[in-house]
Amino acid sequence: MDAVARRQREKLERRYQIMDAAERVFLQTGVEHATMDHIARAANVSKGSLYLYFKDRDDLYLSIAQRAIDDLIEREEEVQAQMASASGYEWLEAGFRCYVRYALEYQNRFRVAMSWLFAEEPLDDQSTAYKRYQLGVGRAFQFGIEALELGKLDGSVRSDLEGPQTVFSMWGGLMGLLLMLSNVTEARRRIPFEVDYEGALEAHLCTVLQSIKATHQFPAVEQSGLRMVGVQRNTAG
Amino acid sequence: MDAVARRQREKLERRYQIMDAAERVFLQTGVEHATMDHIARAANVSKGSLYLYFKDRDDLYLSIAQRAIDDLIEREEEVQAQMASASGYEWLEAGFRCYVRYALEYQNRFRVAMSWLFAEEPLDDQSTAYKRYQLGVGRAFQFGIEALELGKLDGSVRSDLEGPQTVFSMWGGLMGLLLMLSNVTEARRRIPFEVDYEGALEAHLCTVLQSIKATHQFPAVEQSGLRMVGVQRNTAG
Amino acid sequence: MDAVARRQREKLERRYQIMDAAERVFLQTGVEHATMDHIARAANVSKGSLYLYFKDRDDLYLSIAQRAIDDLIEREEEVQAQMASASGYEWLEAGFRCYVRYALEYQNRFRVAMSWLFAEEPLDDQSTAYKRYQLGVGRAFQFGIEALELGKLDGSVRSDLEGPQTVFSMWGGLMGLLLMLSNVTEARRRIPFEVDYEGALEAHLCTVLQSIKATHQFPAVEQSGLRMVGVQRNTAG
Amino acid sequence: MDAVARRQREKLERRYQIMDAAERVFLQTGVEHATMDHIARAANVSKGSLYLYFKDRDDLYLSIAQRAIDDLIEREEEVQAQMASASGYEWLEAGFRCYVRYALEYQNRFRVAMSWLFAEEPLDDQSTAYKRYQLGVGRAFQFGIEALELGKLDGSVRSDLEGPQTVFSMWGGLMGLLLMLSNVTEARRRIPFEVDYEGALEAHLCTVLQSIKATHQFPAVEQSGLRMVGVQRNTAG
DNA sequence: AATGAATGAGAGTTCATTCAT
DNA sequence: TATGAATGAACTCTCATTCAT
Repeated sequence: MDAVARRQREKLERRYQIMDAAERVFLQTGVEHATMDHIARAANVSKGSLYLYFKDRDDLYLSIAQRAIDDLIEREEEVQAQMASASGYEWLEAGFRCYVRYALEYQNRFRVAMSWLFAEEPLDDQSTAYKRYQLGVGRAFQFGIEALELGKLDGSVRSDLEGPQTVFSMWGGLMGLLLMLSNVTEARRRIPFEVDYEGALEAHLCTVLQSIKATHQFPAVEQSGLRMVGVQRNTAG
Repeated sequence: MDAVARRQREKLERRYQIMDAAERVFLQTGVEHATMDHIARAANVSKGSLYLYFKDRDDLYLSIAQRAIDDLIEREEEVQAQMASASGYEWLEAGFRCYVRYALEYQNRFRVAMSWLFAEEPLDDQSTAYKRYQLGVGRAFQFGIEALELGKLDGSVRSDLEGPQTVFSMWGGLMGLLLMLSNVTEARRRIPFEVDYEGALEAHLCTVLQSIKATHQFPAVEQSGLRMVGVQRNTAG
Repeated sequence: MDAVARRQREKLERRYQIMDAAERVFLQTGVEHATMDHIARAANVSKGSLYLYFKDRDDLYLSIAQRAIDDLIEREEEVQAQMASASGYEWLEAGFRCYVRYALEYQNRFRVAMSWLFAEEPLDDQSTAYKRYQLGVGRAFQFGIEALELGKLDGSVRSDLEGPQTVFSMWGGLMGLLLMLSNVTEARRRIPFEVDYEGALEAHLCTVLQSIKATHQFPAVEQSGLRMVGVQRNTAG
Repeated sequence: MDAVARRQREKLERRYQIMDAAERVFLQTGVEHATMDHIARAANVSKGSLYLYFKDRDDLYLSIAQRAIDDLIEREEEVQAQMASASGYEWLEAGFRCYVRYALEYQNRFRVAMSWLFAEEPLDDQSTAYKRYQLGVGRAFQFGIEALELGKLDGSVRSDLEGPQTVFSMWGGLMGLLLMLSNVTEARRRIPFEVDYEGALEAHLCTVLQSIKATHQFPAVEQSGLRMVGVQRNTAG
């Protein structure tokens, strides 16, 4: 059965080879403008072979997003493993810094994974690939929520914070800057000032982390200024 | 000459009618997947007519982004006009709240205007449409920077902050949450928790604003945790 | 009824104005690439107005070809009128020289009128415009044939020549050089030698004219060299 | 490696199959009116396949023109090879007769190759396809010029003739009749007489050839009749 | 009579996907 | 298993023609 095992491994390697190439191409040319031809050439395989390893273009795309999340989760687990005796806040900080590091290290897959923000890929909700993807996202969030709850118990995090809500808020706050940092070229073309992008991110991260510390005097949310416009539905048709 | 004037007005109205429809379609289907056919149908005009009002697809897209910025600037100017005797901090807060309100009110054009974060539209830098667009962006930023500088003078804003850098950091921090709020449908499909999106945004905004107030005890930026990965170049090829 | 007459005249003038512009545009951009928009703009009328004076694009095109022939015939008649006492040969030479002069003076309409050689305009045979056009062509040929027959009678032209055949042969021989002279720009782009185009035409014309003079010792047509390939039918489908 | 070789051959064959079909279509409908759809259908391939073999429409067109010239040159070389001990005049006559035979045998490609006379295809001068084409034209002319010069040396051709000028004049003189013979259908629709087209061509050819023989008493070019109108520039724009 | 905005069929071209080899 | 030639639907854009004003 050794031959079979090797076969399997080679197949998987080839799969990754294609995904790596696709990731690169997706970013060089944009997810939309990347053609299967480009990807095949970048992966040094024939166009037809792509369809041996992936059902179709969407499957390839989702597989990449999926892998991004899997890798992230793996990293987060490593971090968790090393923080056995740390406080909840420390866990949370370590978790977010791990996330930031990951996003900057794998800009490609990060942006590809987040491109849904613009809804440019009307994917099939029912596909198994999509479901696996959703599961991964949930898992990643869970890390943060658990750390936060822990922090509330051990007194390192403000007790008035609600788990999912707070983690989402922090994560969402990072998102904008991470996107810019993962696409600095375009950002520079638009923003007509010299900006230290990394510095801005770090400053932001510190502010956000500081604001959840138990010691922090959080400002009362005054509804005064923001007359929130009811979030419009994004109905099509 | 009344007839001529009316012609002019009708022409402009039609232009806006098309832009409104295109904005909708760009969002429903994604900028990339929006076809001229879709847009024409949504605008209740023939495909050919689109080309009477816009040179080509890019021109249409840029015109929308441009209008978004123009409208924003107009609003910001209105806000400024009403804040004559206010402190720099108050100006800044008003400015950002104005921005947030705008982004939520015109979700479509906001997301269309920000879709460059994925660089999926390799636009022609040299086109006049693009140049006008860039000017608008610079102008919008200027509002924030001026308010911040004023606040440093009048003592309402921390004096250690650098103008462009800080405004960028705040704006970038908002971006992620604004994008999610302007695409709640997709966000809900992915984030497996009940989240109060508006509340998260408001909380985030308060945190960020608080952090620049003169009274605020800003945490020293410790480089300890974040071993920043050198921002990779985003070279296409 | 003076007003009616003036109206008529103005209408005709406008018609010519459009035809002149169209002739120019047809040549600048090629008959095929000339758009009704171009023509309208060149004629300083609205696009809609073109259709007040011409049924459609084909009608405009044929009207130009028709006018070319009418003008040519007029000129030929003038020439004839001045040659009352001349020999048939002299008539013929004068006629051909008149034709050459005309082709070079009005390069535009000449080329437009001859563009059928490439069958690029699948015109409607049954249209009245087309029938008028055919009549004109016949008339123009007639001049040459009559002169030749006269020459045969008065001894100035070789008596062994057959009318239509000879005139066609002479005319066809001129055609190639006339086309090149009426499109020197393109000819220069292709023919990689310095050529005196006008000189070539004149030399050719002299040769051809010389060859029909009664004194000329015409070479016997030897079929030796030319194994004529049966002229293939130009069947479509 | 036999499979690879066969692939290559089949690919080339398919390329020719398309070119043959395109030649037919270009002529049936005119170069301008021939659509890629027509051509694909005529070649029994899909529209998309055309673009596997030709970069774009221009490339297809130029490839056909190029092949026409290549084939012609090949024939001319064969003729030359058989005329080792012949006089310059004989060479020249053989060359021209070869050209005529070729034009009549491949009416389609001949007319396609000459359609530039109406400049309806504003081709890209810089493309390599175009450059190859120009080289071919130069080569074809060279044959005639060399034969003429040889004839001047060996006494079979009039010594007062200038090479390029004379060859151009002869070639241009043939062009008109060749065009008519390669489009007899259209010619018959316009010329209202029974004409023996082949006979006219042969007669013309003999006249022209006779006129360059050393023995020929060439008529002095009298400028009397032809007041040449300055060749107008064919400026576009 | 004159306009020019509006139309929509159809052009050239691209590209995800299939399939014979 | 791997290939890449072939497909055809879908794209952006053009333009002859119509028609309300």
